[in-house]
Amino acid sequence: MSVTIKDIAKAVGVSHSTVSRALNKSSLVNERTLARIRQMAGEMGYRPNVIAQGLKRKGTKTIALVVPDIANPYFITVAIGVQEKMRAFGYHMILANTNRNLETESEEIKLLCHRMIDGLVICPLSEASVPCLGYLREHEVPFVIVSRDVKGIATPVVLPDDFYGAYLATAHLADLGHTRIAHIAGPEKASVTVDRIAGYKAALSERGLSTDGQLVTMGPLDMSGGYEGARTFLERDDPPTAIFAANDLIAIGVLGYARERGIRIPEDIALVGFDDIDVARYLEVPLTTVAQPAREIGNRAGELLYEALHSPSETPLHRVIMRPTLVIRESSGAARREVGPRN
Amino acid sequence: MSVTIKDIAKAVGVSHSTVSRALNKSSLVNERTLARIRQMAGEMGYRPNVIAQGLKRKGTKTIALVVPDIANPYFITVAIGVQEKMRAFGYHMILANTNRNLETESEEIKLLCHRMIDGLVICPLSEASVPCLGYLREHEVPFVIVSRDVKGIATPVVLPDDFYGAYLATAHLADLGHTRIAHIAGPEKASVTVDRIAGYKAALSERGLSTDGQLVTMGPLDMSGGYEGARTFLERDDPPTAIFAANDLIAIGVLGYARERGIRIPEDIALVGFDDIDVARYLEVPLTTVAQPAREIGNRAGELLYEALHSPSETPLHRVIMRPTLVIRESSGAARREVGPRN
DNA sequence: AGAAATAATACACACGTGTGAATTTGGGTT
DNA sequence: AACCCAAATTCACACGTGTGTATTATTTCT
Repeated sequence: MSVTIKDIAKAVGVSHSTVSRALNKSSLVNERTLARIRQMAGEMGYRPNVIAQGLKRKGTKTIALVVPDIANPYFITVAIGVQEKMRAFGYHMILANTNRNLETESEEIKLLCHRMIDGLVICPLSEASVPCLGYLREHEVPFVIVSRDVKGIATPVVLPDDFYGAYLATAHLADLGHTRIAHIAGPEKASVTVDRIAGYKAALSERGLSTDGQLVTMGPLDMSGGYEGARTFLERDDPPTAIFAANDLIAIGVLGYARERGIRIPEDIALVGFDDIDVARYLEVPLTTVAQPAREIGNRAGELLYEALHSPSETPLHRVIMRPTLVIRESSGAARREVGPRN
Repeated sequence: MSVTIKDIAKAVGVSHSTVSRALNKSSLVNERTLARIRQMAGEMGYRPNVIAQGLKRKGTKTIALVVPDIANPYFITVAIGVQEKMRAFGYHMILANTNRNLETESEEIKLLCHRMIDGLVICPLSEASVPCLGYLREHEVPFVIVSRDVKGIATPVVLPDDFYGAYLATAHLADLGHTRIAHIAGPEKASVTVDRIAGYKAALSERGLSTDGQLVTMGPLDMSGGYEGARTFLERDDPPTAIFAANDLIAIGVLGYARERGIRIPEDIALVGFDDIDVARYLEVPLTTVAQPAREIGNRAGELLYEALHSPSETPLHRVIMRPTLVIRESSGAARREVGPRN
């Protein structure tokens, strides 16, 4: 087993409380014994048991990141952002997956609550997650919300401007001359879905284009969602000429469907994604996409959580909105405006 | 705060030890009070504090996964595999990143040791990680090694047959008529590098091809490694006609370099990767690659760790070798032998 | 030098839970 | 009714650490 302060106490010949003090607020302990204790601690390779400390200090230097789908590169990038920040602060990060399932989300949050995590960063599934978040509140676990907007919960939030991003993507397609622009959206009720649909429709109506509900489908934010969405649209008699996918995985699903059916992109169908995941530029057809700074979102979320963990009670309710940018590659059929391997 | 057994004890009017027993081995407590306690616990929404339990029980229902690079989709897939298994067993998973840095790895392991994790799954950097693993041993933290082979450490291991996989890849290229086949390998001294180079050379010499050291470079297992490796080879006067990349990220880096320089794949250079990450089939040039069952590797590692956590002392030293398969797509210039969106 | 002030250390309890041993309660037997 | 045994419950301590308070050792002042 590990050496404890008791072991050190025995070795030096003092009580464990003196050792404890020597290793923390040194003020109350004699210069000489302090030195002896510190040295002995070093020699014996003592490291405090963070968990035991946690019992007293009410904090285990552990936070959790709860996301709907860890297989999604976007969330992985956010995770990297959170992780690198929290690591710098001396925290460890538990990675939890809700699998896009409300029950799993609820259960996971409860489990996490009772393992004395100090706080968490969460991407909630939808408004329906509010009770879970309330549970966190009751148990006084600080949390920061990322990438989703949830009404009625007063807590820091870091998210992209989904409306604006969707507007950019749709406007880009419209400006290329497309008039029948479809949108493969995410799961119903999630803010990411609502806001991106709103941005999409705003761009359309601004240009006098129909915002026909027929041109929007909803489904999971993964490849299967894109594959199914593409089938829905492209099997119709009057298929759209352009698709705005709610994220890059959906766009990849569209690519897969298109390849199967011999549909060319961008010649037959123009395609725009969202997120700009790492591989977007290396795809079969380099993907025009709305880039959101996932890593920075993670960073900021980490910082805000750290603040919340260290402010006694009332911390300003930050609401960080990150502005996305449009990265034009080939899938939209426009002239390439970005080249190079990385950056 | 959360309700504790003391709260329940007060509410029911018994001592906290009775409550504790009622919620665990019910045998010693009266039928009626047991029922009352259980009900009250339910009403009050009691959940045991896993951390406090950990102090006594020596176990926090937490494990860690330590990998060199969380940005690598391969490790993410392994992580998903470990996570889904451990979650089923009621464990949480801390995700730690060593950033391919020996010091970070060492520091991280020490930190983790002292937060009472029950065990860990680790992909060590190289033989140089042995001291760290010894540290785990001393502190009696069970661990399972994945995706790397380390000599002199008696612990369960789950890894792909790197030799065989590399052999498959190289043989495939050779059988397509290539005689100058280069290999962009991983970091020096890692088993993954050594074994794949060995498999590569075995395939070459079996066919009477030169195993000229000039055709092997080593570097990081990421896109930058591929980009640099490609430059090294393709700037030469006598460039190879085929490249076997030690993983898919490297292959993507090669794709990036090739695109920049107008080099066509597979016409000018045939390319084979390793791992078969999710996006490999959707790349600019669908990637011929050696598929390893990353998720299953994670699953098996999780199972072995669970065994190790629950066997008093001597558990058989499993050594699970997963056999990889070659997935032929377009980047190697061979006839396509696999199609479809997923599976 | 003796009392008072101060410095240094030990004691005891706490955090939330688990558990062996002691104690109380209840039921049955004589 | 006295007794015994078993069942049920409480006591007391443990895990590793932190901290208020009591205690002891040392210095300072008169």
